Amino acid sequence: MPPKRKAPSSGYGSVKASKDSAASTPGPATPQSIDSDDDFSGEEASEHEAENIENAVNKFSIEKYQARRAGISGRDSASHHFGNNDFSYLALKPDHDNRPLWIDPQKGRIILESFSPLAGHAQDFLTTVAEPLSRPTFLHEYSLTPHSLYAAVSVGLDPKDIINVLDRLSKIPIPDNIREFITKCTQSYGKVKLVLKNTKHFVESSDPEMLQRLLKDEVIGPLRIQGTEGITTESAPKMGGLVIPGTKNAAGVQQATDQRAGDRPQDGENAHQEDILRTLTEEDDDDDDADAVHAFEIADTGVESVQKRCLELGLPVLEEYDFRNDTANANLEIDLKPAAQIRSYQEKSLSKMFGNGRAKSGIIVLPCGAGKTLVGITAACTIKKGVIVLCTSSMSVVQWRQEFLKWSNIDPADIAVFTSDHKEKFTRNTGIIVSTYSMVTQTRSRSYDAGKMMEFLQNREWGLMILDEVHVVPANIFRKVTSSIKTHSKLGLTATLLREDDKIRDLNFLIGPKLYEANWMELAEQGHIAKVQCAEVWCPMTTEFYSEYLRESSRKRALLYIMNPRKFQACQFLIDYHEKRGDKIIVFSDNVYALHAYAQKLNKAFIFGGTAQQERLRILENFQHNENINTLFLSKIGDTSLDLPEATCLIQISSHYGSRRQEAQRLGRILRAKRRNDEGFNAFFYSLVSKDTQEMYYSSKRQAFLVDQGYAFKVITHLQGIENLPGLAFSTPAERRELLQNVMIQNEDWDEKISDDLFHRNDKGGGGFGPAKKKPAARRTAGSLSELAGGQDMAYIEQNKSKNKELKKKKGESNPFFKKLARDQQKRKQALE
DNA sequence: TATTCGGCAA
DNA sequence: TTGAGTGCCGAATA
Repeated sequence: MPPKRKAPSSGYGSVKASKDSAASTPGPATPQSIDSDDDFSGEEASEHEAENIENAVNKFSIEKYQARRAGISGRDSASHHFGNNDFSYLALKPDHDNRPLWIDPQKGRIILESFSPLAGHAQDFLTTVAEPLSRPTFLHEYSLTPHSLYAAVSVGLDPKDIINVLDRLSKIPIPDNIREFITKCTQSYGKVKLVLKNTKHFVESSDPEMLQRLLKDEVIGPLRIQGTEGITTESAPKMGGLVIPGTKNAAGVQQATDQRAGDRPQDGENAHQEDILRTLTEEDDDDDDADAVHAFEIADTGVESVQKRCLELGLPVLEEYDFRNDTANANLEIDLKPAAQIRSYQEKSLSKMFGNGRAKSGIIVLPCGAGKTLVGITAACTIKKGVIVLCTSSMSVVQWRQEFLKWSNIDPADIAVFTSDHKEKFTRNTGIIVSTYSMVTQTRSRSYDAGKMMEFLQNREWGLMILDEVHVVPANIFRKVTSSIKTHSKLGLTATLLREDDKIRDLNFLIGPKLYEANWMELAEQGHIAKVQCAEVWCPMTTEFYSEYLRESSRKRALLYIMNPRKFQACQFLIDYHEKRGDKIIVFSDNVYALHAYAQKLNKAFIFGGTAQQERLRILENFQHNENINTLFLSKIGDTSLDLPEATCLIQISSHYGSRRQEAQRLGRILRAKRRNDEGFNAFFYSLVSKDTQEMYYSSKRQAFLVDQGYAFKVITHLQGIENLPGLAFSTPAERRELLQNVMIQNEDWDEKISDDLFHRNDKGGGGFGPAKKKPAARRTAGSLSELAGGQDMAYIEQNKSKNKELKKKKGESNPFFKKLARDQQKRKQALE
């Protein structure tokens, strides 16, 4: 029996820490308080004044929803739809067959029958007002949360619209408590907006009383600019005329909604469906109803305080940028190239951002390979003001610049790069800067140029800030970024709005609400991303390995299940199989030792952290173009910003515990693949798991996200024909024993305290560290590590002789890997003293 | 002058 | 919970 497949509901405890939430939350499986006493409405807001910000934030916690999700994935994929969710007691509307939704009154969950003719439209609607929990093939599950409703309001929906549409789509009458929940949650959201006009910050609302109340507030009141007594009033902006470039007829939102109407099912419509559709397509029309908006000005320095305070008051502010009326900032000459046609889902996400003719700050979630960059670029082309792009690595900085040049007609002189080795500015009065998070948040000493550059960045005003890979950056970094650089709007981009810790919820108020999240399966169906066959391969442990496994402590256990000979064989077999089919294969291993051992034994190229920059490029290029190099082994380095060539098969031999994000990110590496095969799949994703070990548990956890996205994991317990593979490694007991021995030695040595003389030897640089110290170590280093330096070039001897010579020359000298090892060991040694 | 290395921080 | 990997700075190298 594998370990029980149940994910822990971690992270829930911290929510409980908020007394408010704890009081109103009956149990861990309950979503954010349908029956809660929390009240965000204006009248009661003052009672919340005593709460600190943490408490306020907790109210909008996404955590509980995650805990709940974890609970769901603990069971098999179907039973929960029926077990606790048996709705047969609910009164059905007479025409329920035509309606695609179920509503669970207890939990605020919505279940969508994805086979209904109205499913497409219902899905559009649900992704706007609710959080998708899981979207397997037939039944999609969504959850109404304060956050999702907040996001819905921010794209211009009105509570009564939400209830109306929901009612029309639902098989059962909307339960009263749900109705109430929606009303309560939406009442106060979106009432207050933070708007920049001509470089001045305004707190804006269509409700003058609301503003009066804020002005009386002890924190916000004093932040108002002196001499601007009173509230200014003007007519609300009209949507008309805004054009998002790149859309089919350069259509704006108005037309986007028209198009949606055009999407109607061609046949099988009845009057009833027509009715529902009308409501759906009209939903956006109401948002600019208000004739007038009122505003008062606040100091630039007060922005963050106001945001914080409003959040405490239960009135999260929406940030909007009225860029069309911004005359203070120079216009940037940028347009999409005529060839750049954006796809429907990209257009959809952008229409959420520019829904009311202004630029709303928020996050757009698209899988890798679905064109996140183009969304960012199109947003920049719409706003046409100064843009600052922040990425996680200097590699992607370069890529962003290239993409800008590829898709838009921007003058290369107007787009500059700011990294440690490149500090340019644009020469004209506005432009685009691409940089890294670490570059702009650096607190330690700066180089002179970098300091100058930062001054430049901080002393001007930006129209748009694009935050790439928003999920990997900790909240405090964002805080630094947003407080030091003035920008009118922020667009966060990510593939997976998901972390194992609780940091993700911070993004919702530091950047903005989630504006759009794509459905992976849908994109795959439409051919925008690859269709992937996912499989989990169960490899039994050999008896020798398993008995060691049972004896060892956790760290050594990991190495044992990774180095399991049966797993190795499975890996070998799969590589062989897919190479014969003409696939390009990437093998991921988090463990560097295993990475090296596998690659070495199979004689394949590999890249890890210690691989020199040039070496990496050379290997990648060979992998891409050399048809003799079809398999590449990668360490964790491949997860982030290594610009990987297209691959069609991915094998995972070891991974970082239960990280769902890593799993999703790795899958994303093959989503670009377009080649089709007979079975209808473009790509393959294998996870190799040693049976009856911890790995089983982690693996199921890791898959949770992908399963929710609708991926089906096939379990393979036996690979057909593996016994007959010529040259199968570790097929004799003797070989396996030797492997086990090596692993055990390896393990001991890794943990061992290092004697001083190691470093003296190492300093001489004679072929890596300590070739001749303790006996077990000597055996290991002589056998494997010395070959490590040479292992990389083996594959390329034919390919490029001069390069190879270069390598050979280096071989005897210090290798980054050894240096790193020595450094680490020295650290450990010092720690012990 | 441009590139590479070591150290550091998160 | 640890580790592998990151980017930046300043100094050294050729």
